[in-house]
Amino acid sequence: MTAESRADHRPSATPPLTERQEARRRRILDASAQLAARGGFDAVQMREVAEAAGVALGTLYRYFPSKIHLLVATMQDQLQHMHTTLRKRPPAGAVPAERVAETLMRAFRALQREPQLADAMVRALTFADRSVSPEVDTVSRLTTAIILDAMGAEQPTPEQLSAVRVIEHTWHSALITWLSGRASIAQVKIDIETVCRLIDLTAPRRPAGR
Amino acid sequence: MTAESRADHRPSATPPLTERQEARRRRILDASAQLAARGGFDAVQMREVAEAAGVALGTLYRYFPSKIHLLVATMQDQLQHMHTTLRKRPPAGAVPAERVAETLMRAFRALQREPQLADAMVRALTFADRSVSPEVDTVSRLTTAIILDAMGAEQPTPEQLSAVRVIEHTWHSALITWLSGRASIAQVKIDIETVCRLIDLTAPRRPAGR
DNA sequence: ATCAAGTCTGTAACTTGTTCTACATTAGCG
DNA sequence: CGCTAATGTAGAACAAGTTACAGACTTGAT
Repeated sequence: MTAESRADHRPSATPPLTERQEARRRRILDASAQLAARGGFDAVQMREVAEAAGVALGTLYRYFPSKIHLLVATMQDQLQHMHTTLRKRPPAGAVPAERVAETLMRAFRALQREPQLADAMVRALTFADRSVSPEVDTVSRLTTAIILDAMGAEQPTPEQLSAVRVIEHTWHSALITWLSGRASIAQVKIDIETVCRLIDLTAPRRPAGR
Repeated sequence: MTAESRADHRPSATPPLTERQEARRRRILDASAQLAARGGFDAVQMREVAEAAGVALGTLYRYFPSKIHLLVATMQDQLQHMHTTLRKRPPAGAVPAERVAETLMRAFRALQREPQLADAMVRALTFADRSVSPEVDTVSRLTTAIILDAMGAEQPTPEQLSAVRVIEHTWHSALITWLSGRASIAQVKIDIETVCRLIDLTAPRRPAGR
């Protein structure tokens, strides 16, 4: 299988870390996720993360130059998980639009299990300013890869890529409205299904319903 | 009928303000917009807003219980402007989808003139947590009203309302990617046009088929 | 094994959002 | 008019993100 064509997600120009450094990084990310899962964005306090990870505050800041960087990296980490999980059990729908909607709903259910963690990650993602662009972009590319996987589009047209971008927009924004209690789970579902109709609209050839 | 009528954008249970209070509120909102226009989200510092508005810090917090509340209120204010401006020169497109896209692009161009102000308002909007839900909801209703106006849909179907919600999602999220420098103006335009195609899909009378 | 350069640690300081307190002013009402 | 509660003012105090720094520890090359 060509299962690793788009699978290289790590930032490219990172000098290799020693084993202990890799371990520190992991402890930090785990501590971050754990604190986030408990109390959301506000509960991820840099001093607490440092202490929980057994690392000095200055070190934490050397690894992640801001709280936002840390949480975006945490999201990267979680997305990685999700992506491999999804690859193991691909969506079953007959039509691309269905498969994408199913995939996103599966991801959504995963987030519902840890709503506080979702809160921390999504808020960080949308609050990120230019200094975090590369990292946010990595998250975005991961999300795109997941959606394209679900579509089964090897060679997406520019039109399809636009549709995917719009789907991502909707996905993020719908999550936010859900997290802030302004939309129900049912409404998020409807929004996702609605936007996925765009995929039919942009299929390379005629939609050819079956 | 209660004070909560469809076009009433002000929070309902607000005791009437005296003239001096109305003036203070206005000075605060103006100061906020001015500081935001200069340096974006970070430049809106509560002490500075208070000083610029000629008001004590405690008073500022009595009027707006947090920086996020303040910036969301600022957005409400600006949207109000935009709405009345748009009503004066309605979009000219022949088809609802075109008119909505035109309207959003007009709003987008307005934001481009004050990108820093846009940054402050949009970041506040998406960062807002549950405590700001009512205010964010007001902004959302205003946006919905603007889009429905452009569609010319007096009696929108539930399907159309879903489409409008998805358009709003795309609008907010596309703005964020633009503000953080991850998408070009051209790309935002494409995304808006792409999502507006959903309106055709959900028009009450459909084209042939299915 | 040794040395230089780079990393970590612990801790204090600084910034800005937010809260608190003590006092002054204002608004509404008898 | 004169009182009382609400509102406003000035400024200190507190919280959490971020930065700074001196000293200890790895690490990698010689």
